[in-house]
Amino acid sequence: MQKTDWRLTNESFPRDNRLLNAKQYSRVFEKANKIHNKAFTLLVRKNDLGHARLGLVIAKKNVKQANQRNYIKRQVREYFRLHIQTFRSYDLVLLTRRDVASLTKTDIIAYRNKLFERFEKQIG
RNA sequence: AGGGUCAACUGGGCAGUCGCCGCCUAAUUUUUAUUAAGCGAUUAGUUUAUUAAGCUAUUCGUUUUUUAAAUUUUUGGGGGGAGGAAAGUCCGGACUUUAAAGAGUAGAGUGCCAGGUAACGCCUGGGCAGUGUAAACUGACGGCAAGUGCAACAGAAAGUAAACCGCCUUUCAAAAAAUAAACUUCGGUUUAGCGUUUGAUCGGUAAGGGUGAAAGGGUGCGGUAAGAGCGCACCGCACUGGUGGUAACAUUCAGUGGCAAGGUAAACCCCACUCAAAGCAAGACCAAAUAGGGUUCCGUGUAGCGUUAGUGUUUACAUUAUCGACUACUGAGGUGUUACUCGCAUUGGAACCGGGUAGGUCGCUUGAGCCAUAGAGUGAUUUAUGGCCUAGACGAAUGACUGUUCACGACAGGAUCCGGCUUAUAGGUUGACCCUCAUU
Repeated sequence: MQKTDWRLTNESFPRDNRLLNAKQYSRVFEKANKIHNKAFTLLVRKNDLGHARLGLVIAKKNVKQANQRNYIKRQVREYFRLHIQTFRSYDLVLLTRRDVASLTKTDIIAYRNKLFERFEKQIG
């Protein structure tokens, strides 16, 4: 109990809160609710761990420069880290769409926020 | 002062809060092994008061404890954490596995010379050619005098050169005037030619015109029917020798040659030299579950099948015994069904060995390393001494927010590691050199 308490009150992002291998990813892909956006697609599936986990799929095809891919990863992780208590017991996988490459940095942040706000509304 | 060339460096800073990835350290937790002790159970022996209890030994489980280890958990502290191109993946190496005595062919690459280097297609110095007033920059820069091929259009001709126009000669025809000779009525007439002009024609001719990116040295004089390196002078070119240079190459040195051979090898090709292939998803190690392979051991019974031995007849059968987890059934035993019993369901079991999937560990950062000083060298580079350790992730870490400051921040993110090349790049700093202007 102490562990979960600590996780709710803290803003850290340890390895437990990430999807780490292909099995974990494919579990989400198998059966997930989808939330679309111009920039991103969010796949959501409940888990029974008691905490949320985040996975990122940023295709080289859509975002060609490694620099850009890193930027998107960091921005998404940052939002997840700061709002981790609201996501409860869900596995999230965020995919990028083709249009991301043409967006500016401020646009990317805006789309990111919209997407997660819609998800938060859904789960209440 | 302005403009330029080359080279080197830098690639926002500071503070706070939250967060990520290794390392060191202190504690904490877990696991494993180990030491000792307690409790419970099993088996054996033994004693007594014998349906029981005690003692000794053995094996197993469990709790506490000692020590040690660990790729365990969590927390505190300390310290570190992308680039000049990390990029493109275009060369060259190290390393790994496979192959491999050596040689040749094919194929690929390189291509002025010398040096540097682990190596290179890189770098340095030099030569030659081109560009620029210059500093400098650019160059696949061996061979077309081995062979084969290619070249639009134009042009007569595009290659052991070639005759369209033009120029000249021969021959033929025509023309008119002049000239010469003969005759003459002195007006002329006739005849003639290696003369002139025009046309045709046999030839000569590369001076001139015209075509083209390119047409077989240039200028002048001589020469000739006209011309022509046909001859000569000067310039240029080629070759031989000398001289300088390690060499490429140079040569205001000497001689020889009239001068012959166009371009294209990033066309085939020839010559010289170099090259085994695949890549860290290389590769090495540990290794769960499930299925499957091998070896050994273990059985309640029946039947089949086979092994071995005996007997009978006979040369293949019968019969008796024996062994066998090879096959079928059975289910003693095992497993499951909450503890026990029954029942039910299900099934051969155990140990070891080898391969090996998921997963994990290593490879993985101490290296042709960096810095300083001194020596060698024009330089690339190298030698010596001293000092330093500077990312190591693996669904993949350097970020976010706030404040402040300035010149307001470009291109852009490691993935085995080095040496290069190429490409992208806001701005800033430094040095050397060149040109122009001004001043002295």
